[in-house]
Amino acid sequence: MRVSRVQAEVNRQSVINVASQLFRQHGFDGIGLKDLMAGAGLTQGAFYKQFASKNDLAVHASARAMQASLERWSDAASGNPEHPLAAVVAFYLSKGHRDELQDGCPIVALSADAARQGPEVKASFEKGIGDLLELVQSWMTPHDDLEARARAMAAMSTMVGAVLLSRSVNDPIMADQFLQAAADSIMAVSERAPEAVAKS
Amino acid sequence: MRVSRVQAEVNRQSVINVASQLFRQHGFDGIGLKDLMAGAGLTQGAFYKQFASKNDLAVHASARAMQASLERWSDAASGNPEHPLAAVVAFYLSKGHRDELQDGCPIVALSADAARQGPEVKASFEKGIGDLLELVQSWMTPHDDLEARARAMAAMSTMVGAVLLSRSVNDPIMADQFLQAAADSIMAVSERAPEAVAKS
DNA sequence: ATTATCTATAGATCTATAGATAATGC
DNA sequence: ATTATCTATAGATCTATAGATAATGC
Repeated sequence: MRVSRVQAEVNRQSVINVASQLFRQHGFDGIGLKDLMAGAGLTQGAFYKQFASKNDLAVHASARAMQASLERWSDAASGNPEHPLAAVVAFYLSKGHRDELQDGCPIVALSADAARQGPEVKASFEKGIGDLLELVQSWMTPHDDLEARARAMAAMSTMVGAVLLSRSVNDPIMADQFLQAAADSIMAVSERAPEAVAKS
Repeated sequence: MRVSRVQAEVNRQSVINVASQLFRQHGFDGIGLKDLMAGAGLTQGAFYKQFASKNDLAVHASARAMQASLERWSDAASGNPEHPLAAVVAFYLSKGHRDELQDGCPIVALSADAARQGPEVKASFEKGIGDLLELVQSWMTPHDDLEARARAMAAMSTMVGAVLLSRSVNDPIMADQFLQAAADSIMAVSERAPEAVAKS
């Protein structure tokens, strides 16, 4: 029954990965430890040798989801080095991303839940949000300007809000319009203020 | 033990009002029927004479919260008839609104949950979102233009996303910056395109 | 000898229902 | 006679713990 330390660590990472998806799909309160462990092929009894509490798993799963998000933004950006912001906006505000709850942006799926959790979970989100902001800010010139930071924050707010709203309505036309309107708005702002956007 | 039909209706409305607050505070899955009924001074047993299920209450509580939201936006707007958009943006992106979970915007607090619910709850949100959009759109000229609708959608996305992000981090400075950046961005866009904003 | 995982369970809580009660409404 | 609310409970599920087991690691 016992497994090697290496395998135990593999199991732990597997639980965190699965939880990062299942939490996004069902919310922190919408799925129990039994199902989270079953997703990693384990039983509930093994949980507390790996994690101090469900909240502890939420902290790690949130951090993992935010890391994955950062990678997706980086990957999307590298697909269009001429205009990384446009590439990320196109990916983030796509119907595919909106319809992909369990692998989609954890801010949209979980941060309303995170706002109700303790400071540990919020710290995972704050770190991830800060990393994403830094990335977006690097596409605005000058990179370390307060104005660039503010523009990155506003763009991120628009993106997050649009996907959230797009997921909250039944009407597919209205849902798509939120994505389109947000994308148009973000790109219009950056085009209208070319000095603040890196066009390399 | 039995109360009059009038009192029963009062009780029903009281449960809906309390639920609209407690759901926002704890999420749909974060509070049980016992506490929801206790909030209205009733016991759990009375619930199913009033509502078909917890989901049924979520539908009515969501609609009630969205109605209250529309009233707050209207009230804020009427405080500055010269520039209603500025008034609503100032209210919505204030620290007070961000820190007011149980009476704050239900889109921020609950729509991530709503996205996981059935079409009935989403219908409550869609109705409320549509009403808010119509209001914001009325402050953009021409009122029925597709462009005005798109601008209203983008502004709403920015507002919702900013409050959500502001609530998700521990750092109070970063939290406030999201509100400020979003407000500046929305107002800058409307000033930069004066023909699309009612200034009369 | 240690320990990662298992089965089993404690104790609390969840949604929903059943039956009793007492006031309403015909 | 009807019914809104009450107490009580069924049956499921939740988080967390206890003790058994079997493989690891010294």
